Amino acid sequence: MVQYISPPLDLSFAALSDPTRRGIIDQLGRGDASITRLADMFQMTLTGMKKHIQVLERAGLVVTQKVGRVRTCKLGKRGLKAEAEWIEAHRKLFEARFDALDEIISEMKQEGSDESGS
Amino acid sequence: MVQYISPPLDLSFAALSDPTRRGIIDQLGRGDASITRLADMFQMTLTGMKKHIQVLERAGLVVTQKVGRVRTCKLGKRGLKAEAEWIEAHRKLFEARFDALDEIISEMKQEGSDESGS
DNA sequence: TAAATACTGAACCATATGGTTCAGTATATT
DNA sequence: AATATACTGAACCATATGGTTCAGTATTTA
Repeated sequence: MVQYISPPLDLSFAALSDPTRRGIIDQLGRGDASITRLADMFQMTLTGMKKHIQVLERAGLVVTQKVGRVRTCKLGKRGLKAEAEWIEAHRKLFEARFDALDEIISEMKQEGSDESGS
Repeated sequence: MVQYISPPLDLSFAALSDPTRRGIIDQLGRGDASITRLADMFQMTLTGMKKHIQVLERAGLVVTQKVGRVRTCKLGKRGLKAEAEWIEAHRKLFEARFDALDEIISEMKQEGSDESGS
């Protein structure tokens, strides 16, 4: 049986699957921000934004630090190296598939068969 | 020219957030496979595997074709270009943040403050 | 024609997600 | 001291996810 374990990628890809969270990363790339400021920018309750930040923190994409009553968020040191590596390694597989001869053959066979399923 | 509408990053990052689905992509990189074969490899029911394939299909990462009673799965033409581009563009933001001077300053300030929250 | 194979669909389950409100606590500010 | 600000936590809600079983349908194969 083929098993693939890589919890960090689970968490970071899941974190990146939400447009608000990608927006937060975008924003933090332009400068650190408090949770309140981010909540205002994304028109969301403080509590809602806090949850997004927690997801990003668990994924290691964002780190926070509370000073006084303000929690400041910034991009995490971890970066997106592991994600970039996975994607790049697998892009090659995608490309390799389409250089293969059987690709052309299977394209030819497609006529008359159920291409898209139910 | 054929145009491929790249489904939003939401779908592909969500698809990639599951280790089984990353494994399926890995496997399809080594050759096309039926749903039954994948279900066997990943020790899962046919129905369970079918759902994973549907998620990958909606994200455009896998295409399937049914011939006779067998549905064959292969890597989609779309590839991982959009995802790679997003990641690469944002890696730069992460790196830029850590070149900044305020990074060093904030690291120094961290002593004695609530680093990790609740 | 009968039986095996490969998939499909519906229903169910436990847990997670993305959001909210409401009620706190801790920290400034006046 | 009183008020305002910034966050925290619990509870709730609707929907999605990752899996299952069970009951089909369609297509080989014997």
